[in-house]
Amino acid sequence: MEYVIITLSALSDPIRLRCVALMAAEGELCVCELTHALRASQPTISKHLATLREAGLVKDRRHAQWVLYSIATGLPPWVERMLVAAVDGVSATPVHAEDAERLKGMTARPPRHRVA
Amino acid sequence: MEYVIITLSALSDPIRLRCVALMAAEGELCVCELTHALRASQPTISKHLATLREAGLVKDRRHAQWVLYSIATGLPPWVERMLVAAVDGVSATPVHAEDAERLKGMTARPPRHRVA
DNA sequence: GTCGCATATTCCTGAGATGGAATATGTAAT
DNA sequence: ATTACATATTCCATCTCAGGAATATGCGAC
Repeated sequence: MEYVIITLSALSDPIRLRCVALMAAEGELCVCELTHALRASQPTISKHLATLREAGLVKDRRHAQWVLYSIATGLPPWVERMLVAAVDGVSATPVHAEDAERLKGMTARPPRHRVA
Repeated sequence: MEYVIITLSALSDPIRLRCVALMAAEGELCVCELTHALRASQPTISKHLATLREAGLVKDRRHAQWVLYSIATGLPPWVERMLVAAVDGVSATPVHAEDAERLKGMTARPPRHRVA
């Protein structure tokens, strides 16, 4: 039961949900990209990503000075379905479109090795 | 966006989620049944049901002195999928089994007209 | 080593949510 | 009208969570 609540709570925040939606759309993203796309402060993004990581919804890997976050794999089926449903809900909103737009327009995005 | 957060937040509480899971399993339930099944106070259940109603996740109808709550119909597809996924997550937990057990063992459950 | 950039963490404060107790409202029966 | 039961609401104390500022840590370039 607690695990279900933790999962739901992790998704019940605008910043976290917008991050998840962007990752679902774009794959791996680093903190500075999310900071830029959402127009939020770096500590705010970092803390919210930590919450998502502790909930098991995202994973991270270091690449040079960056930390790339992406949606976790191997989630329980019901978590997977819940996450996709939430992303579907967000993807239709103007806020998400603006986030994606700002991300696209971002210069100096970190290099990426397509490792996995 | 706000609507998505409201939906998620409404489901991110143990009491509310347990109520939703019971309704999903049993259909219409009145406040006193939920109070009994969850072993929570009447005002607590009532307030949480109000939250679910305001989020549009449940509907209510009066029947004599009781108010019967059930899961709303005609929800947006992604809300429907999210709700089902959350219920799936909860249904597997011991807490839900105990709630259902207490509900089954409850005497003097209100009469029900199968109206809709 | 030092500098610069990216990220994480701590501390603090303020806003919002939750539960309990008491109270109000609504319905049915007599 | 009064009683009894079911439900809703208000008030209040508590507690958690989110953001800002400052600081710490990690990594690469030099």
